[in-house]
Amino acid sequence: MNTLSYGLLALLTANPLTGYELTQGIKPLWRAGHSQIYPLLQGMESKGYITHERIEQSDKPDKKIYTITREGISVLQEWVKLPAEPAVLRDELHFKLYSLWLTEPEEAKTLLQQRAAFNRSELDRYNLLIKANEALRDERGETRELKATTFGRYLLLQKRVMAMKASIEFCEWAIGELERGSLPPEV
Amino acid sequence: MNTLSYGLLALLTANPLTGYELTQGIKPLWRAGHSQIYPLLQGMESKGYITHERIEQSDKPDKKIYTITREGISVLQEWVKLPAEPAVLRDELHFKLYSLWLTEPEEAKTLLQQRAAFNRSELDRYNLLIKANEALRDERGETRELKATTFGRYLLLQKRVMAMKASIEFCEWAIGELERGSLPPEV
DNA sequence: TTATATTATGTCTATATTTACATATGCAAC
DNA sequence: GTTGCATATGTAAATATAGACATAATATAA
Repeated sequence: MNTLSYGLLALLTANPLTGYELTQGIKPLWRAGHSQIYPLLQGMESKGYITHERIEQSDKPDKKIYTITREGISVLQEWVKLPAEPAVLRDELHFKLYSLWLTEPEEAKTLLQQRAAFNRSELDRYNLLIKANEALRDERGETRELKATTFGRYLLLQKRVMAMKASIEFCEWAIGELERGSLPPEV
Repeated sequence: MNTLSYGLLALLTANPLTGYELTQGIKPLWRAGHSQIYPLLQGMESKGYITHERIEQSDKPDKKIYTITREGISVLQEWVKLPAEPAVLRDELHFKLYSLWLTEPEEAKTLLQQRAAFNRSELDRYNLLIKANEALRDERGETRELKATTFGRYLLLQKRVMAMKASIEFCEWAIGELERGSLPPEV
């Protein structure tokens, strides 16, 4: 059971999902491709943490809907209590900023503008997800569980939004530093 | 040549360093252990991007000081121009927040407080690095290159500082949400 | 006096991640 | 009509990362 496995269990506590839906749904939380996810689902099923039901479809390929078991919930519950490991961030931009003096200031500006544009599109995506989450809560948020899951999602999405805003702010600030000529003009 | 290799080259453009110093110095930029770094240095030397000089020491183990070659600088220069791939963030806390409803609110609060404490210590470390960088610039910042490298470092460290501040802000906000009881009291 | 930390370089194994390969249906655009 | 996209599930191979094993000097703390 690696971190991603617990993450899949976490998604399945809200509602049963297919491997395909898990691959899509995990995107705001963790980076993982379907080739990682399908084998982990098989492994967790053999451990008894999840079960699946095969749904035959005529128009689209058949699918497997995975449901978390009581045992799966209990192992997740134990894991959630454990302190969270420090986040791992791997960003090429760190190295590119560090090597700034090797580039023309215009190139550096372009790098930062590209990153800012990407972050803005991510921010839009997260804002859409927050709206969808609110709609879900308002529509069928009668039960305590659903209120609680939409609250967890709300916290997580706000975390991503705040991180994206900070990253955009950094890009804009750094572009300003470059333009204001913190470096002597001949560089 | 993977991303980490280019990162090592980036560090070596500022001044020659040993594998050990690279292992320490890369920490604010990328997560990597020495077992990753030593083989990459050997590989880059065989490609002609770096060279080393062995320094014998009687009190401490001998060391190898690596210097970037003209060819190494030019491959790095080409790489820096390329657009930066999106950052990869892997944070267990995402899954733990998503699973919040499985935990007691007190446990959730503890998770967030632990993360905030860790981030504050990281913030302190970065502030020290910024001061050291400023001291370096003021002491022997006569050359254009040194000014430019300290500027690159300055941008990078500010990026980390802004990200840490945003993360601390999130933790404090989320703890507040938990305390303010956005969830019905019986949860 | 023994244990631990720092400096210093390396290998090996296990695990995690990425990318490509593989197959299949239906729908829309061109 | 065929190219590409969304749905859907899988495997295989290559690469990256983490953790353990290995050695060795000196200094410091318990």
